[in-house]
Amino acid sequence: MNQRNIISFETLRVACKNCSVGALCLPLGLEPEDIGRLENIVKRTRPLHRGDFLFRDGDRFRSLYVVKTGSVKSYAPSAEGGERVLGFHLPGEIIGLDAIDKDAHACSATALETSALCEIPFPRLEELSTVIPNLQRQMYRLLSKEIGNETEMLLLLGKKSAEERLATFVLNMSKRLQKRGLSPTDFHLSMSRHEIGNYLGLAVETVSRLFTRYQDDGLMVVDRKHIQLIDLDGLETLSNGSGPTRQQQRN
Amino acid sequence: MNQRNIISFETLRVACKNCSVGALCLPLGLEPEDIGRLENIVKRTRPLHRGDFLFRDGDRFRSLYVVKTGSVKSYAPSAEGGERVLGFHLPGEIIGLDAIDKDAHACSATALETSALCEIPFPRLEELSTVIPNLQRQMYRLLSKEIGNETEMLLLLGKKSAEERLATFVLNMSKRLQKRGLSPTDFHLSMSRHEIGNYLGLAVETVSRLFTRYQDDGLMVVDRKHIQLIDLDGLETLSNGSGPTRQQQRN
DNA sequence: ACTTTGACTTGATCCAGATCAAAGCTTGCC
DNA sequence: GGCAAGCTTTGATCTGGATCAAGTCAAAGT
Repeated sequence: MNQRNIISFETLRVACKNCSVGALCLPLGLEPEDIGRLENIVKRTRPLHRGDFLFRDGDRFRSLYVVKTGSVKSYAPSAEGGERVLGFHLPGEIIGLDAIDKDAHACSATALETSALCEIPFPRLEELSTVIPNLQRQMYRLLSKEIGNETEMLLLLGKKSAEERLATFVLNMSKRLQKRGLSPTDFHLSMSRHEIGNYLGLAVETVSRLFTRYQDDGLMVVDRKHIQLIDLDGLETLSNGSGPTRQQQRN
Repeated sequence: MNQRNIISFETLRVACKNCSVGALCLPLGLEPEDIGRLENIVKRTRPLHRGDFLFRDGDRFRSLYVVKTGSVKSYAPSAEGGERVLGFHLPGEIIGLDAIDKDAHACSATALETSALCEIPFPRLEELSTVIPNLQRQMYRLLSKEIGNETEMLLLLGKKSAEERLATFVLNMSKRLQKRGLSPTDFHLSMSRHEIGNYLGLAVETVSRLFTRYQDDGLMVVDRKHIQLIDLDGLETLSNGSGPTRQQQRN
């Protein structure tokens, strides 16, 4: 009885510790005691539904957000109503790091499907990280990793062909899902072809044609948003531009 | 006499405080006393000459570097000997932030001209930033700003035309030089056309043709690596893609 | 069952910018 | 000075992927 009370108390209070994505998130590398301190400043947001905004371009920066379940897309609205997709965020990934410097969001973020998120008020996180060195270290790592990810994207947009881009994208999804304990070869894409194309700097039609081609070549089976990867090695080869079609850009 | 001694002592010990780029660099927002503590861990490297390496792809990550004078290019060497230019670094800019996460450099950095740099051993900086909250804050800002810069580049590579890219690049240089107290309209590019093209995802020939066109259109005067901007507004318009030639990408 | 709506696919055509080719310029070195 | 090696420019051609233009298909309402 006493035992049960303790358990239910723990279940209520301890969230990060039991969170399925904790190992990918902020708590990584923290002592249990420090995770407790972190939990005290983390808030749960009410679930977002498809299309709901997490924040908008120009909003004052207050908090970082972590996807708990579902997925989020961030994008820069352009003057003429167009948009430019900057990223897709899966469970465990942190959103808003780019806003720290300017104290305002430079992009918008909306849910791609029903999603749950954690909100971490940044001033409190900053404070906490001055007294928990491991948290500071983790923050540096996360910020640095984000830079690394963007550098990867620069590589992709700067010199990869359409074929390489989409293969890279699909593999990247596969790897990120795997880290979250999901199947790396059988998954659902929560974003539209249009959004994928926009993200990769390609036209929708090109994305569509490539999915068809990959399927014809036996690399994957595509059924609308459901993807089954058949030949991971083949995709890897494609994504590195060593395919037979590949011609080296002189640059 | 006593006075002179103090002065020369100060001159030796105090470096950041008198540094011409201090206001753009790590000391920004620190108390004089804390700047002193920062100076204690900063080392000066021997000057690098054109082509010298600051670090190479794969090197263990030990330090961040700040350009003091000159300029540095960072790039990702690709398997087949090609390279992909990731950035050009001017005085006051910090190099190596992307390596914190993996504890290894994922790109190489070489001097574009004779350059002086400051080396900041990261473990010591990390330590120091746990006891100087303002330093921690400045680190978060710098990392975040770097993310913002890369996002800008994603925008550029993902949806801008060649014309817009080069105009954006030239204006970006202009603004960065201005922040350093140099002329925003009359400057020297330390990198080759090839490197500019590679950085912007364009062929050398395209870069060359565009410079010629800009000059013909009276936007700037180009003499080899020496650039004089004539019509900043015109360039700004071009860089935003509102030019008459511009057609909206549907994405 | 029938329309509407929006996302996706497929085919035909077009074009910005890459690639190929060939000079001009600079710079450095013997 | 003169020659070689790189840069840079300029012209001609080619092509990957964008655009334009019809469909096709699935889910949701009527």
